[in-house]
Amino acid sequence: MKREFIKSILNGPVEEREVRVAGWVRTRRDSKGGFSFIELNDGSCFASLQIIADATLANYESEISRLFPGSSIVVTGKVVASQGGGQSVEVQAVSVKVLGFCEPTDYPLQKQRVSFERLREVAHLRARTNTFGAVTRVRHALAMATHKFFDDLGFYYINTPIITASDCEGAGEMFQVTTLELGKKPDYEKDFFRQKTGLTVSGQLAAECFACSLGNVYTFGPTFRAENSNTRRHLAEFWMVEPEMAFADLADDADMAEDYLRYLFNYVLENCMEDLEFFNKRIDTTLLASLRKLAGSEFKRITYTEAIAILEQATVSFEYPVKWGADLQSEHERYLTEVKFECPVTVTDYPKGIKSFYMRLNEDDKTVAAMDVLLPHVGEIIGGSQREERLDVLSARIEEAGLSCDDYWWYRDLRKFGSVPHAGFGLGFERIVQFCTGMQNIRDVIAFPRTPGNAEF
RNA sequence: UCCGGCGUAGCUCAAUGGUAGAGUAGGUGACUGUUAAUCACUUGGUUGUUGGUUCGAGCCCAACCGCCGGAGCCA
Repeated sequence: MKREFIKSILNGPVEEREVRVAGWVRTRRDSKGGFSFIELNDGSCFASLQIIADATLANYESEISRLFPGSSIVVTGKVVASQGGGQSVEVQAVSVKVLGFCEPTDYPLQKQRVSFERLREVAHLRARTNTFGAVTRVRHALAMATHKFFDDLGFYYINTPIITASDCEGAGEMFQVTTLELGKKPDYEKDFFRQKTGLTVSGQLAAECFACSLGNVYTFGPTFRAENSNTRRHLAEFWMVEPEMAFADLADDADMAEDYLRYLFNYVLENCMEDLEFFNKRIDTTLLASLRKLAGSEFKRITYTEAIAILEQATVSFEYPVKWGADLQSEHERYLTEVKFECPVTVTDYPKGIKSFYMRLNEDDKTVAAMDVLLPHVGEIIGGSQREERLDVLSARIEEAGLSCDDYWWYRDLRKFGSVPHAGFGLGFERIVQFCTGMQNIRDVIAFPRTPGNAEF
């Protein structure tokens, strides 16, 4: 008999039929009435399936009575209507085959709550918990939604290099990739790639090459930052979604960013309700309400200059001074999204001095066509811009930034040969998973988090 | 990296400078279509590490290690 997912049994009709299921025991409750209740979870959905294991089963005393949380079993039996109140169907076992026992004295997971901090120390097992199962399913849904959204709009999914010699300036410190011996003065001529290389901090420059040929493209891959950031919003290895559109300006970019975010919120509401209800109950009681609100609402869009004016008029006092030319601080972003507008805010046209060289210089010669999408409680979820398509302006900006035009020869070639206006953005995937689950710490929305001092597992 | 907090039983947490406690998990027994099952009894400790103050340190001091929160950097 073919194994069936618990999800299909729980969602299927209540009718007597033979099934075969396999999974891991969540709990076992014995009844001296002559049977045991086994909660079985196979990851196919949030809920577990109740198995009724009768004491008349041949291995009841020898094996079933030794089934503790974490044990793996295969059950064949009959789907029947449940006599109990907690579930509509259950499986009356005909046989329970034990694949692997799990000793409770050694097993780090408990039936009771285990802290997320503790679970990070046993990250190889934490996927077996309710929370991480739910996070994993929502994360998967968001990834699928991303591909579906861009595919529907005619974007091509491209894969840009992980190892690269180009430092996407302003993005952060790079991890070095080398085969040279440690401790010696490096001679990069003798290194594997005959030049200094590192792990990518952004696929943007490569994506631009393809956008300037195929029109609309996006990357969705791992990104690495060797910053010593210790916050609940940063990882050294994270996943980034980076769309890039030809023949598009900043307004097109901001429109697409908002459409994409709304699409994601609607997608998880339509596909992950069981998991979202768990998060709403146990992690963040405002989650469902805010997802529903955002899924249908317009975002507020203001320029940086307008944002500064609003902040200057604010009655609250800020730790950092509000001054045109200085970057917005976390407290300023929070004021805009959580106090002033109480919704996502897209801020555009930042001063050129605080943004990267590749962002298109505006007519005022003081600002660039940049945008950040700010979410309440999460902060910056998206950073993007219209790219500078004028070769002379780009070259001047590279020099201004203290960089070498030679190093960016191929990037500048895009402007030399058939240059077109184009724009794009980067979205931190874990941050959107955080937002859609209500999880406080970004380390708990990725399988095996990499942070300063931590790369176990 | 900076600021602040925390580190005690397998886990979650208590404990005026004066005998180390509870819940939960585990064990034994009772009871039961249970569902965080319930009830009784019970096992379980180098109080993060090192040094210091004190008659006496889980508690006070110092350094270090680890974790958490905030800030910075960013997505």
